[in-house]
Amino acid sequence: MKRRPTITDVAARAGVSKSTVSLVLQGSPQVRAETANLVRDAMRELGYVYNRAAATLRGSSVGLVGLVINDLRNPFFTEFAASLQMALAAAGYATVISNSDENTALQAKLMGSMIEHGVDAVVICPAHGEAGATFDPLARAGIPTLQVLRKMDERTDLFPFSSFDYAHGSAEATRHLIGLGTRRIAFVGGQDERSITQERMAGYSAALAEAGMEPLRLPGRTSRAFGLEAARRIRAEHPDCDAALCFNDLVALGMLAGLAREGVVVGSDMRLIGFDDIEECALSWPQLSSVSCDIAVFARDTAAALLGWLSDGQIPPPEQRAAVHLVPRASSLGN
Amino acid sequence: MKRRPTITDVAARAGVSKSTVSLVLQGSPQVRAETANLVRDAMRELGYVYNRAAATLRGSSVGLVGLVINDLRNPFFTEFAASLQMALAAAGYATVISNSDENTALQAKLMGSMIEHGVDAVVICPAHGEAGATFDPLARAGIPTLQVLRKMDERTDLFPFSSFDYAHGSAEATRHLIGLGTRRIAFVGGQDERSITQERMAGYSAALAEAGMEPLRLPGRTSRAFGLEAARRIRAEHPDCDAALCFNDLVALGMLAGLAREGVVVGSDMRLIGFDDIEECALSWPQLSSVSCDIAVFARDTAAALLGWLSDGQIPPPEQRAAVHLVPRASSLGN
DNA sequence: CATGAAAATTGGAACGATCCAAAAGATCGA
DNA sequence: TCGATCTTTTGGATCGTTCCAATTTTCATG
Repeated sequence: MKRRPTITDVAARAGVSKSTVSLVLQGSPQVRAETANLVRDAMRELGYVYNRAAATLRGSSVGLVGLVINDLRNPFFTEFAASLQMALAAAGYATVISNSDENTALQAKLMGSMIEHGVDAVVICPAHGEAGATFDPLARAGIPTLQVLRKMDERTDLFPFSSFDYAHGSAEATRHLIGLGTRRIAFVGGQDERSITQERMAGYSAALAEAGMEPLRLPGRTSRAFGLEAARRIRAEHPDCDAALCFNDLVALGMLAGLAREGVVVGSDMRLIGFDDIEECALSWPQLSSVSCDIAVFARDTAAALLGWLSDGQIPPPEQRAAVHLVPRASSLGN
Repeated sequence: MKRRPTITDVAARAGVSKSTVSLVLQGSPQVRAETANLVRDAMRELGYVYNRAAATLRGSSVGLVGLVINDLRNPFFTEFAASLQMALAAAGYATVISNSDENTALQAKLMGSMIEHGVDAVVICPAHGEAGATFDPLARAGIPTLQVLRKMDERTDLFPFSSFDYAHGSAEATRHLIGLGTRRIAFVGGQDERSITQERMAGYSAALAEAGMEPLRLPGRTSRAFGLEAARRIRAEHPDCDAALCFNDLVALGMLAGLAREGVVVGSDMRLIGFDDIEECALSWPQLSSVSCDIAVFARDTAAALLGWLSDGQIPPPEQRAAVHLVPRASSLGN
């Protein structure tokens, strides 16, 4: 196996200097088109592969963006990751996707590895818990970092935060349920100490208060399995409950399955609304009402903000909220 | 913002030479423990960050593994990606995850970017179609590459292939349905020209032939949406069909929802089996029978094979098959 | 044809680690 | 105390690019 060709080899072959080759590589307009073609031909003939490590060492960027997600198995995040990766790839950046699995120690380790690799920027939906070990090294290295969907570090001048306007969404959903004549609305799933839960609860509580209704809370994980379990518990412990707003679609879909097991007709006996509006909502039976957060658009906006930061030094505002809206379907409206 | 400290700075601070610092960095046993601690203290005090680009340039490995998946939105692949990433992270490798979205041109571009970044190895579940543009550069660069779950390049001496023993799994599932007294079993979803479909079809066809039964084929996409559609079509066009083996769980879950819409009782009127046994199978209503492919274990085995290749030059066998087994649940057994 | 300005090209010093060969120190038996 | 041997430490060349300053080429104009 022979050595990979370098720009020096290309230069020799094309009969120019390596500086010229470098210029061509960067698409500089100051090299004559004719010469540039000569160089490009030489590259093709030699099977030249650009060596980013060398370029990086000399001082240019790595072309790598780190993405750290707290739960990559959640389709909502998967969609975010996939869309973000596509948008960044279009701008020539590769994406290192990592799953912290809600483990702050692992998250800090992953972040260390990313910084070593010299990522140009980081997008992080942080694990819940101690965040210093993750964010301090980023601050020290001065790496542009965006917190998305969850805020764990308050230095939003360093780490701008962007998310959805969850409080409005949950208020809208709750009012929708109240308008349908429900009497007792539960909020199911999500841990109370987490910021997303708090935001979603806030809108729910506010809407209930407007109507003079009492909240009913079933905290828990944010998985399908918990939804299944919650369906059983809510029937056993709160027989008067006739509607549920779920932390997310996974919980709602779990409840949907659980309520079917219990013989409950979703849409009339019990009205159900999820959060996120993942693709499956329109495909379930009955179809699941959900507060739609257009994650693909959000991902593209995130990519745009990041690219603006990287290319023009345009620091995004400390906090941004994307609009959400309720998509009513059979699970709340009935058939 | 001041310059990041380098090993030279660390060396100065610790009062040793930069060679010694480098040795410490690599955990060499030939540096005295006392000296090593001195160096480590200096690193801590200066907030030293290892510069992989420089190391890579000089000739060592990048510590990066590329993962290219044809459909990252499929939970089966997500689980694979997440598990693989965890296993590789434990061995000190970062993972660049990319989604080719079943687009060979994009896939080739992503691969080019990965090679530029100097990935030490690649794991790829290739998009269907022209594969040369993806694999040739890998062969040229001599990068250890594993094809998983799908084979698009026949040079298995260069690109070993590992997957599940799908044919056995679908035969077992089909025999199970036959044993339950079904008369007409459809195979739903998957494109006939793809290798995975062919393998899964092979076991199904063989088992049907044993029983002297006729196949019934509904090819199509491998999504929940197609399953939903397929349920409608199968009822309308093949009223005698009383069982379906689906290409994967997503199709089966889509059918489950679609059949529920049609008022069909799954488990008695129609028996249903999926493929992959994703988590949701045990959480759906009715619970979905499925051919279990333990993807987390498969991911760990893949990581182990790759690490063996990277560290000991141990090239994996050209083709490997992991065992699968049917997990019968209510959707085929009834209640 | 000479001239100056603009355009295109080039040489060579960085960048920050690794790793070899060689130097310096430590340890030990005689 | 003196080599011999083994353990630690060290200079310095090297990897493949970028980028600055300097040089050469091109070209329009007087």
